[in-house]
Amino acid sequence: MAQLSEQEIVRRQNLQKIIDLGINPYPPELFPVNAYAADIKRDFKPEEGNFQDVVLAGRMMSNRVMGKASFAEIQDTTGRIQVYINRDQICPGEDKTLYDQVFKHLLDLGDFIGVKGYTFITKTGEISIHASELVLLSKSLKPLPVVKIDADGVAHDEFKDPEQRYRQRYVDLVVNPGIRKVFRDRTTMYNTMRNYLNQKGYLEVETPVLQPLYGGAAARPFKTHHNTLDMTLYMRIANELYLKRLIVGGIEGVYEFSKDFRNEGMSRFHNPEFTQVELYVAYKDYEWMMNLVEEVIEKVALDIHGDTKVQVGDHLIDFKRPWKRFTMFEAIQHFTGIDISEMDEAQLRETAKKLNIHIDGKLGKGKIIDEIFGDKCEAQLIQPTFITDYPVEMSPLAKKHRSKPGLVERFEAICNGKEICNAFSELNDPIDQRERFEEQLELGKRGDEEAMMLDEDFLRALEYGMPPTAGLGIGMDRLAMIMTNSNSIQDVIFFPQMKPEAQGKEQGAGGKE
RNA sequence: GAUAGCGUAGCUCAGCCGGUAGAGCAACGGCCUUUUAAGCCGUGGGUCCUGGGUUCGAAUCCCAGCGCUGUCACCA
Repeated sequence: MAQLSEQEIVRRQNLQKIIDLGINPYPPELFPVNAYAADIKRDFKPEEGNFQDVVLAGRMMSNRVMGKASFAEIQDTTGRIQVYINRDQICPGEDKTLYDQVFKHLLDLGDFIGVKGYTFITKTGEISIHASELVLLSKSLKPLPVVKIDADGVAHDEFKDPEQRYRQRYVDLVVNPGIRKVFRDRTTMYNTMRNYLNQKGYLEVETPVLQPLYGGAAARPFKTHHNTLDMTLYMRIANELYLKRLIVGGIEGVYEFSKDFRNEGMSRFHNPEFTQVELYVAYKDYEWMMNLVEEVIEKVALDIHGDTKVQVGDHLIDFKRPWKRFTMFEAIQHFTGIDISEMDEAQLRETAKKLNIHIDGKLGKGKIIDEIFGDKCEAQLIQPTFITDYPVEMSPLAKKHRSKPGLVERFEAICNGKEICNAFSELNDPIDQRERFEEQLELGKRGDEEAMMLDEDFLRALEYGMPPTAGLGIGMDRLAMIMTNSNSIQDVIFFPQMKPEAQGKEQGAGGKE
């Protein structure tokens, strides 16, 4: 336990005095809440005489004591409301201890209190609760940062250190209630998508997180060990191969919201664990899937903002259908003026060099094209745009293009300069798939650490036959960043991955071994 | 990983042309029965991130380390 601060000692002393007065600072009974701050502030009509018998609970966030009367603010799950506490109202008899001692001296900011009373409007026009009863529901032993909002809505002494906010998200949520909206919007996004997919009749499923072979994406995995089986297991980097096995099994529309794990760098766009939704639908192709993506993401924007236009940083992004569509070669030609569609590997290398793009000697043709696109085009695409028809070398799970040799039927949606989804007509030719895996093994030998592994069981499934299928993955964290105008992935994840806290600081992560 | 900035009271920050710490809020004592960033009077609170060095003297200058943040590079 870290050294207690002066204020923490005072709170512990207050706790003891409360106990000495015969008051349980952590009472077990339910408290019969029947009203919420935001509802009262929105719906109170003095002429109707509503909210005249309310019971509220929450944290006491401010307390202005003026002798024998006080104004406190109570914060519940919906917001804050002012409570007027008059000594002789809450202490009708001779004994004024509850007001003079408990309320004025022993309660602290951050304590949970319960209030019964009626709603009224103060002289200065604020809807408030006139308390007839006041009870302590839970004592707080640590002082919260005190953030004050002035008449102009400007926050003073705002709790804004990003590290503190992420590490102690509970504090962040209490004193920066605005962030709650970010997470509510994130949940709206999930609900919208889930409802949409369910209405189409697709089945939500769960597939293994711990996998003997990882696959479905190009990434380095987390490795772990199962004791009983005495075997290495990997945490999934994608769901693709399992969901396609379900398509083989005859489930014609299947999706999963999944935590995936990639053992790679961290940045404002990358958390080691992140969430995707993956969807596979039989008898469809990537053209069809593009329409679905436009429709569902437009719906998300409408459900969150009531508008297809969303302000993201300096840009107003409009998700209204239809979105622009470019082939990858068209996009590269558009942004660089160079047509690379007919180039071989040596020419591509030369082009990359001319464009000042550093290309690792190990990279194959597909990766070089991807580098050129990533360097020269991606960041320029602000409005939602589909990029289609990728080189076969960088898409080992996608079906070869029906009319363009060397390409696959794949698209990504780019928005605000970042990929938000990836989709293709799924490769269902087991012989082609085996060859693609073998090419991946070759890339692996050349040193590509993200090359895929060959999955025999997946190939066996394909050999039984998989219907033509369209598949999709949407990065939920990235989309949440856009939909909530958040600059960092850490702002849309409640508990982003952090280094352990330094020793000597309180409650360092991994305090016991 | 590269580069810049930051680390001082519970919180937000000032002090940094070297002379061993300040403000506001919060806390504590007092006054105040419709206030609202309530107000007024008074009080306490700090290994100035850590470790070295320069100096009579370091929060301040130098070196090293740790942590965080921003930007850039790679993966969604």
